[in-house]
Amino acid sequence: MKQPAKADQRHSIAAELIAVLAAVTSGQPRVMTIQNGKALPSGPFELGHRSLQSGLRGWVEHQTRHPLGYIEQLYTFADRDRAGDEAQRVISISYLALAREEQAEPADKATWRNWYDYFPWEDHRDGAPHALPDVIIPRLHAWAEAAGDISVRSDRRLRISIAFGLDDHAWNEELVLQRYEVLYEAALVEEAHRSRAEDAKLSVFGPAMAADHRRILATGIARLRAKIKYRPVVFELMPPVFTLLQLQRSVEALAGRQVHKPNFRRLIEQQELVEETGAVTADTGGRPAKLFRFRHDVLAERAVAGTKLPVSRA
Amino acid sequence: MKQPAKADQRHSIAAELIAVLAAVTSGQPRVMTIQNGKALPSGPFELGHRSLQSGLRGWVEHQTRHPLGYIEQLYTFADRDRAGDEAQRVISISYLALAREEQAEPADKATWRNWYDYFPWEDHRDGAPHALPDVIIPRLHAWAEAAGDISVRSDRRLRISIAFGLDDHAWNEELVLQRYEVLYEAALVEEAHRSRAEDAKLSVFGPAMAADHRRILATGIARLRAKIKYRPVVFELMPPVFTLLQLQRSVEALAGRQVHKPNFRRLIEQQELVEETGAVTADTGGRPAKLFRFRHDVLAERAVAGTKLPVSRA
DNA sequence: CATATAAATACTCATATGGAGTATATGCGC
DNA sequence: GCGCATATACTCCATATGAGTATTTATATG
Repeated sequence: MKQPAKADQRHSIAAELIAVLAAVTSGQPRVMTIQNGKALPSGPFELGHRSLQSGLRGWVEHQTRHPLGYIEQLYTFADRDRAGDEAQRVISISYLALAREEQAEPADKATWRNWYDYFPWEDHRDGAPHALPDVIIPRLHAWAEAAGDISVRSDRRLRISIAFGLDDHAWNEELVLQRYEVLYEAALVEEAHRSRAEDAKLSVFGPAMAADHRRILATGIARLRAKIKYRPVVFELMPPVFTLLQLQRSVEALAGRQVHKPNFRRLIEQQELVEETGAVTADTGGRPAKLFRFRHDVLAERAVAGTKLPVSRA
Repeated sequence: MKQPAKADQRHSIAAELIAVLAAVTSGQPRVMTIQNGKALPSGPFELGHRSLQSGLRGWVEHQTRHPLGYIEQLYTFADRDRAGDEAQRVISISYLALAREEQAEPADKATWRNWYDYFPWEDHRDGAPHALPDVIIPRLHAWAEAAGDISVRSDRRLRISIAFGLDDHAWNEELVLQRYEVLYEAALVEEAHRSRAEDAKLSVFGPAMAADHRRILATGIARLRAKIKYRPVVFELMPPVFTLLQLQRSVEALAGRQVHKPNFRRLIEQQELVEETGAVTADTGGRPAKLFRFRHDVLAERAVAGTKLPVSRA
């Protein structure tokens, strides 16, 4: 290993760090953006950085003035068509970061956005959006049937069925990336610049982002939706104390679907992840709710050994 | 994003591709190594490569003369202490690759190794190895108690308990990396060169590998052990036709623990992942077993929608 | 002050799932 | 013919999970 490569093979590779920084405020999932919502925070990895993570921290905190909490790696890629300059290869290393949204003024154009602005078809908390059966699915089917080859047609049909939960397939909230990719291939999102102007302008497909940032965001959402089910990561997004309903609303915001309240509480309590503070809050209207905090000692253990949050699959 | 960085900040970054190439033969899990078992196949990412994956394919197939099947990314890192040369930063991108072991002669020093050679404490197929209670755990506890600070001590004790399934914790075969990291911190593996010669020479801690290759191998094993439970990836390691017991033995080889035969068969069959070929084999001794093959049509679907293999957790 | 309302909290119930044990069938070698 | 090793089939039970319903406790409002 580590063949000593010639310097001229190596020296013009650059590395870029990109963050999907997520938070939840007042029951809505947010993502930190710059450039007026058109891009995710990012910056080059430089020689001065201690590690990839610290480099990411530096860039994001500089661009957004918002501290990062939990960080995990998403994916690294270096597809040739990403680089405008052919002599220069760019390796992009993307991360998922979680934070408690703060009131502090973000820097220049950095703003929190509801992530369903970019993926309107992903929010099923009040049932499937009408745009799915009315617009999205019909256009996808039109794309599938437009294929000349029969096997391509049936392949497209199957992918649509799985990704969007048609026929005998259930809606799977984790398939965020697969859905985006189908829409991209069908040239229904603006980033696929083969898309027809009429399609891409439709608000049901959401606004485009720079380069492949929306794809990276989809990857981050998918990862987070998968992870909340078996790792106690919601905690990173919650304030120090909270009610069980607030916790449930956060999970629902991330998962994009409702959960059964009694079952949710049962699971939370039997896992002993939280403890009562003794205080209650009346801010919610209705019967005042007990306030809870996370049991950080258990967190250390569950962070590695696993936990369960109910996001129903039927 | 994409701040135009000065060229002098970017140009001396190199990227290295590393593979954990796994296979299963005659009921044993293998990993492809080079340099006489001291290193994983790897090589620099170059301008000529179409993508990271194709660069990896090129290097590994050149070094080992073995084709790669399934590939997935593991992790990307760029810790400063990895680079010997301070002026040059190396980004390492590691992958997990799966293949059917072939009889073809591997190139020069490329050889398949049983991966439990490197992690003797990970093979629990015939119960926990004696070295665990006899040698490893006592030394870990000695390390824990050697800490001056009381909170460090209890922190170490807890980590040992979780990672190695002591006290009321169950053995969790997925914690391969956590176990290696504890052993590393306790300076019981040779890679932690603070280790005392007597410790590192003990065969119970396995042979060292170059740089952090053994850590990367641990990451790959952990990922594979986690993944076989919910994605149909064992298939990538099996020959075209096989008996259910052979399939079970493969899963057990990877997971490092035995599974309940009747339950295993029940799950395999009700998932409709395999179909009978009609043929039987008498090679196994005892009653001849039916031969099966995978249903590739279902694979496409389950690859994304999920599947279940029973690797007990108690 | 009664009443509607919103939320918290507490049960019940049917079914799915997963772990474990046991029994029977079939071919081979001696 | 008999033991042996494996394949194959079935039963049993504890727990997890999804879904439904009822009750309590506060605030807001007329």
